Amino acid sequence: MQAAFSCFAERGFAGTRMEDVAAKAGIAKGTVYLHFPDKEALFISLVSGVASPILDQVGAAVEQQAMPPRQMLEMFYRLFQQEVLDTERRHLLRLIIGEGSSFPAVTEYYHREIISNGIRILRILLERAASAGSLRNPAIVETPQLIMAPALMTIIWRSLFEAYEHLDADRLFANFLDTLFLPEKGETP
Amino acid sequence: MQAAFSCFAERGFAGTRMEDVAAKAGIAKGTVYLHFPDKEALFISLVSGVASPILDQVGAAVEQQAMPPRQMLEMFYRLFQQEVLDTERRHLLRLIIGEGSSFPAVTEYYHREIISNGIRILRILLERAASAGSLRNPAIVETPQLIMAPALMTIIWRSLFEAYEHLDADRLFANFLDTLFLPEKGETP
DNA sequence: AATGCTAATGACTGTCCAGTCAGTCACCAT
DNA sequence: ATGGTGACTGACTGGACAGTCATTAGCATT
Repeated sequence: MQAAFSCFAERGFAGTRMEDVAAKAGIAKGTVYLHFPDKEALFISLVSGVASPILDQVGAAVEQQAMPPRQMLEMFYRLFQQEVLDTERRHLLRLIIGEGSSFPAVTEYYHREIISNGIRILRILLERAASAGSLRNPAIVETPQLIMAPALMTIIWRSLFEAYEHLDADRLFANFLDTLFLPEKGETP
Repeated sequence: MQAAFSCFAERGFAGTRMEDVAAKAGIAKGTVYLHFPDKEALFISLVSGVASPILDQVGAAVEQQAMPPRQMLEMFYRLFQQEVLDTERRHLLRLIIGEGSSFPAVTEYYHREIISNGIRILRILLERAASAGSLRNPAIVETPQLIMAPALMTIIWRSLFEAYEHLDADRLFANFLDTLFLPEKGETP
């Protein structure tokens, strides 16, 4: 699995050869087929287990109202950077974005297990923020997808343009949060 | 070209067969090779000519300061919806997002011809808005990529999840703009 | 040591397809 | 008419690779 991960991450679905995966895992090609019926099954079982851990972490924090909404989102973006953007996992996410439409089973799984859950959590979070009066524009609770947008932006930028022009993800997220939330008392005098 | 467009848009780079492109164009496979040295050249020449027209339109409007910044961004998102999101072109953009990293020539071209230009225009626009005092958070001029983020979000959502859950792009963009800009006098009493 | 059993192997097969090129055809100049 | 020109064709080739399966290696039990 670890081997498959790095192969798919590096070369995409079509570009990955089962032989390479096997070689990287230190086993023979035939052995892979003892564990997975075909290449697609390997791919699907791989991409299915990537995003959950992070989501669970944020979800738990939200459920127990551990901190105010803004801090929660700060944590979310920080986790996203540490666990996805700055690791090899970002390739997997890019893979889902790019090849997902060829694998309805994958997108269906993702929507059901991760997206709808994530949207639900974000909506709760934003509603709480709206009630507390800390959002500059409370209407944002209608479209929680907006919270995900900057994260996707950083993934795509890293994959395609980072070589030509650096994007400061910290600053991007910070600026976005400063736009979403009203300033705390005593800030920016 | 039209044929290649729809084939690549539908099935991606690896999934498209030159024979299909030729068939769709009503010519023989060999004929394609009279116009393009190989498959990659066809792909590159295709993706190279997609985004410019829209950018030029917005760019021209910005240069001549035809309207206030907020209206300009409204126009930008409207154009994006009409000309990309709601047309087959969205597949091309998804293609660039997904397969771009395998074609440095494509991403280099895109960055040089389109992204850097787009960022420049957005920065001018945002600076003008900041000077006019109409931005809720002027720091946003540092990261104009944030303006692109919701647009990418809609592309990705449409491609992957629209079948399971509808995303109202109009509302997404409207909410985002309402978050960026201070309300006009007399709005939302 | 012999036997049986399972997990693992990797050579092999069938298929797919990018790219080629000998040949055809339409058209024009003479 | 005739020969020349170049655009176009599609059968063919070579290579790549997913998936198979007869064979082997490893190990436990007697």
